Amino acid sequence: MKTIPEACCTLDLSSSEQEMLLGMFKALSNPVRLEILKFLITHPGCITGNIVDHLPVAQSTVSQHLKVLRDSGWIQGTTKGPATCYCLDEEKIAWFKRKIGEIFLL
Amino acid sequence: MKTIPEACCTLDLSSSEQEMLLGMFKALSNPVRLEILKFLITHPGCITGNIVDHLPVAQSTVSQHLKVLRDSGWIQGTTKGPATCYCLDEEKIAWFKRKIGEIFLL
DNA sequence: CTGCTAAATCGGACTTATACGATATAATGG
DNA sequence: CCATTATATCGTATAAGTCCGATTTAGCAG
Repeated sequence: MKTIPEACCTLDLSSSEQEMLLGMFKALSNPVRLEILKFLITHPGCITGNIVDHLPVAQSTVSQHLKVLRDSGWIQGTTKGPATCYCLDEEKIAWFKRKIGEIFLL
Repeated sequence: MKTIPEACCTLDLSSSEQEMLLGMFKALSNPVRLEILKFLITHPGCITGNIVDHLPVAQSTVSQHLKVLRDSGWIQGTTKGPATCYCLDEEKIAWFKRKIGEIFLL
C-alpha cells in the first residue's frame, strides 16, 4: 500500500538557484571539463593555449568547453591582448559549496 | 607568447575518486534527477511510487533515474516487500562534500 | 594597412542521454 | 497456484552533447 510520507523538513531553493546549481553540475559532468578545472586549480591564470597543450583534444573543442565552464560559473576569463587568461570564479565556487552544505545538512 | 605558468599547488585525486566525483556530478546534471533528490531530502524513506506521483514523468523513466542516482552514490534503495524504499546515501554525500572542500580551498 | 598569433564560432558527423510503452520480475494475499 | 501491486528492464524513437576541421574575429607589431 502506498502511503505518502510527511515531509520531514523544508528545502528552500529558488528556481534561479536551482538552475544555477544544475548548470554547475552539468558543466562538471564531462571528463574533459573536470580535467580543465583541475588544471586551472593548479595553474591559475593559464591561457587557452596552455590548456590545449595539456589535453588530447582540438583547440576548438577546448574553447567550447571553456565557454561551458564560464557560462556555468566555475571560471572567469579575462582578455590579455590576443589571449584569454582563465581563473576560477571564487565567488561562484564559494556559493556552490555553501548551497551544497545547506541542502545536505547531514 | 605562450609561457606555461608553474603549478602553484598540487591536487591529489586518485583516478577512482575522480571517476566517483564525475559520476556524482553527471547524476545531478539532469533536472528530473535533481528534483528526485530534492524530494528525497524532504521525504526520506519514500518508495518509487511516491516519486512517480510527484513528478510528471512515466514510472519507467523514474525507475531509470533512480538507478542512476543509486549507481552514482547519492541514494540507497532497500527492498520493503514488493516496494523499494529510498533514502540519501549519507556516507557518500559526506564524502562528496569533503572532496569538494579539499579541491576548492578558497 | 598587412601579417601574425590566439581564441572563438560555425557546420557537420557521430555518440550518448532521455523518454515512453510494453514486458518481465518479485513479493504478497487469497 | 493465481491475481495483484510495485518495480525494474527492454526496445526504440527523438533530443542533446561532443568532437573536429575550417573559418571568423580580435589584438598587436611592423
